[in-house]
Amino acid sequence: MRSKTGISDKGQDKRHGGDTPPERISDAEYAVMEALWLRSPQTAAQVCETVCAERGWSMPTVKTLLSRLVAKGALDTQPDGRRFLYTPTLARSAYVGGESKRLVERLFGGRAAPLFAHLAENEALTPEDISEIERLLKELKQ
Amino acid sequence: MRSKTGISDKGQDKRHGGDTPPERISDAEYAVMEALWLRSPQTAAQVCETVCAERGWSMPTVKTLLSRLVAKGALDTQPDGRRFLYTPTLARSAYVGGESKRLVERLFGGRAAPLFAHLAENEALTPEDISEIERLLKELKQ
DNA sequence: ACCTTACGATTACGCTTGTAATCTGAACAC
DNA sequence: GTGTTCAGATTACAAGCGTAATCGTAAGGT
Repeated sequence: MRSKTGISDKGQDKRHGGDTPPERISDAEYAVMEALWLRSPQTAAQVCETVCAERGWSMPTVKTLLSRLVAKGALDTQPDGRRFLYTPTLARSAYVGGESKRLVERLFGGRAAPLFAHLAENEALTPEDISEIERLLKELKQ
Repeated sequence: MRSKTGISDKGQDKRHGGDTPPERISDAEYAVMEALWLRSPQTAAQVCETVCAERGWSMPTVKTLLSRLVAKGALDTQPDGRRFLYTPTLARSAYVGGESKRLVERLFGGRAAPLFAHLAENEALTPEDISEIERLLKELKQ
């Protein structure tokens, strides 16, 4: 019947138009997104080439994840012959931004400074990080 | 029989002695930890006073979460009459550090600078954050 | 016209999470 | 002593996740 994921199925759009909580993306799903953020569109097989090796997954697993991501509205599909090409709908920067914000809010009361302090205390900052951040700060200030 | 959580039960210790992945703490569980990080030890009822209101939970829910946290080794109990006093085993800073590191690794290739850049781009930095971070940087450099 | 193959769809299944109701046994009030 | 009460323990159950096998079917080969 080939629907649900690809063509047709223009039923209730499940668009998360702003208030619906943006449908969290799980760890496994994130791996798939990464592959597609690096290059897109890709077929399921291509995605598998990238992730199956590094995570020890099999094709069906990738397929499932792709479907779930489509269902969540994080991926879009376009038919290409008899298969699908998958493209991210959710931009990497949006995702990353959301996750960062979540963390900062949950753990640091929404303030970035304590996060920074924490990273500093834990030697999690390389000298490059430090000078890079300095540079950014300078940029911000003028 | 009163075990599993409290006294006795010195069976296979389930200590995550370094290699076992530190047993993630879920969102709901985190709320309970927060209450105990603010003040400890506390009884289940006391914890509920704090969290039941703000999350709309009932006592049984809190009990479950407490048990799970004990099972995960994030909380410790000491008997007090016929009830238990709960105390965090996992320090807040350790948890926060772990989570921050996880995020930075997953999303920013382990480098803190891109995270910072991201926060900057998204106006997620208040002026106070900025000057605070400047101060910290100065401290780090000398 | 068939047969194989390579897709996506459907179904599966055990584990964790969120949320809670029920059970059991000890403590305290008489 | 006996009944009520209030702990923690046990059980429940639906949703989400990780991981996958299987099904139905359209494309392509021959």
